[in-house]
Amino acid sequence: MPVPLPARTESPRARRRGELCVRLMAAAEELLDDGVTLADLGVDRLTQQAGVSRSSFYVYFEDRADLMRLWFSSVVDEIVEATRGWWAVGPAPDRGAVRDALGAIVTVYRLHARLMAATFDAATHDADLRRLTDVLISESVDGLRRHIIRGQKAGWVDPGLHPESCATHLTWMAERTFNQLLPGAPPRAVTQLTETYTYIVWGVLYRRVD
Amino acid sequence: MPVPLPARTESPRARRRGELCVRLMAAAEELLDDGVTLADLGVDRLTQQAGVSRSSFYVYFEDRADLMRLWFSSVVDEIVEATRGWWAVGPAPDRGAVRDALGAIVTVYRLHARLMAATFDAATHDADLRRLTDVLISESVDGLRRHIIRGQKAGWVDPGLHPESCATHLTWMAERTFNQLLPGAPPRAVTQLTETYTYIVWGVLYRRVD
DNA sequence: GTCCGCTCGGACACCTCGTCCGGACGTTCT
DNA sequence: AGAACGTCCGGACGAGGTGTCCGAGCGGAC
Repeated sequence: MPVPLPARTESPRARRRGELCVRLMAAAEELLDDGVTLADLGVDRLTQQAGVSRSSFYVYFEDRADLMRLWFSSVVDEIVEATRGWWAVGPAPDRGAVRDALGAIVTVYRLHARLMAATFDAATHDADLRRLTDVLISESVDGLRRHIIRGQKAGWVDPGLHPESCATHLTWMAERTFNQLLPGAPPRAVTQLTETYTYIVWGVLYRRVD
Repeated sequence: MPVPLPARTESPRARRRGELCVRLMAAAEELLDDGVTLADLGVDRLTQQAGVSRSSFYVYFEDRADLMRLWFSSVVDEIVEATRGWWAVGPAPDRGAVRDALGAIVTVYRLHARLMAATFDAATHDADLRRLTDVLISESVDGLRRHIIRGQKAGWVDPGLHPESCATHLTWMAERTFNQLLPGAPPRAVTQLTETYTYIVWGVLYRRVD
């Protein structure tokens, strides 16, 4: 008697979809590194680069945006997880701790910088993809907002700043600078970005007024 | 004997091109206000909204990006001009003066918010348009960078911050928050944006360390 | 050996883009 | 008045990419 629910860990269909997602996005990254524009990155060229037929692509994905949605979903948790270190910056915030926390976010983001930038670009034209990027942004804003409010109640963040608005500004700044500056950036530039990011966040949120 | 250079103020051809640009971009703004996506804003629908035939469109413009380039070029000077007030914030910077200067930038930007956001989106796919947006960004970064250096030499800006990197971060923050938050924002939200923008810039650049 | 699932290439209709052309209209010059 | 000119329009066209569909081939499982 065979297993009633044969290997319910994952549908072979879904597994194959996942495998192809990895392969195709890796191919996309190669092409983007070679200077191919996202607009010129059609399904044809993409599948060709990955060594998969175009018809097979449409077996597993609705369209190019569907592929990017799947990839993005798997990465967004990674990013969100990396931001948790920031919220842990507790009472009596230390500048070194803040830099380490922000540096960890930058490091994680950098791993996917080129594809993240491409995803945010593609989100302009695909409503579903746009919803996913919005989730990442709003979760970041929300986490930072609560962090700010906690700090204000505890007295180590200026009570005069507007938590929601300030969190929004800092989040958009991070998103934009990451996507604009990180793809293909040399280590030196990454360090500089982290430093300035820290400088601004520190100056806006934690610096003692005295 | 007729005029050798008949009314050399402006070619009638170029004038007509300018008129159509205004009409078409106004039509584009209407459609975007009605919730039409930039991706769905084809030449067909655009010209139909403006009451111009599609064939006439191609007489005066290479493609949709060409239209947007012409419009953007005419508006970028306006924006750059508005930022000059910021650089004028002189020795012994006053918080009220900073808010007024940044508020002026927000006010000007707001006039074109929806179309500016659309232009930055379209710049993703059109290299020439991208170059134009990059000019706006890099001019802003450059102006701010020089402003920072001037302040550092005069002693009213922290010499410890990196002028280029910091200017880049603040500029991208402004671009992103403007394009994301200003389109269709009620006056209350605009005020809040200006306040937070001022709060951050003040805290990062001018606040006395004491 | 036969069935089943997967992959592939190719063909197809569809859409948008950018080009091109002939006809219609109004103005200007003779 | 009539001719010449510029402008606009609708329509037709090919090119290129998208998403769908089908039949052929191939390997593993029964």
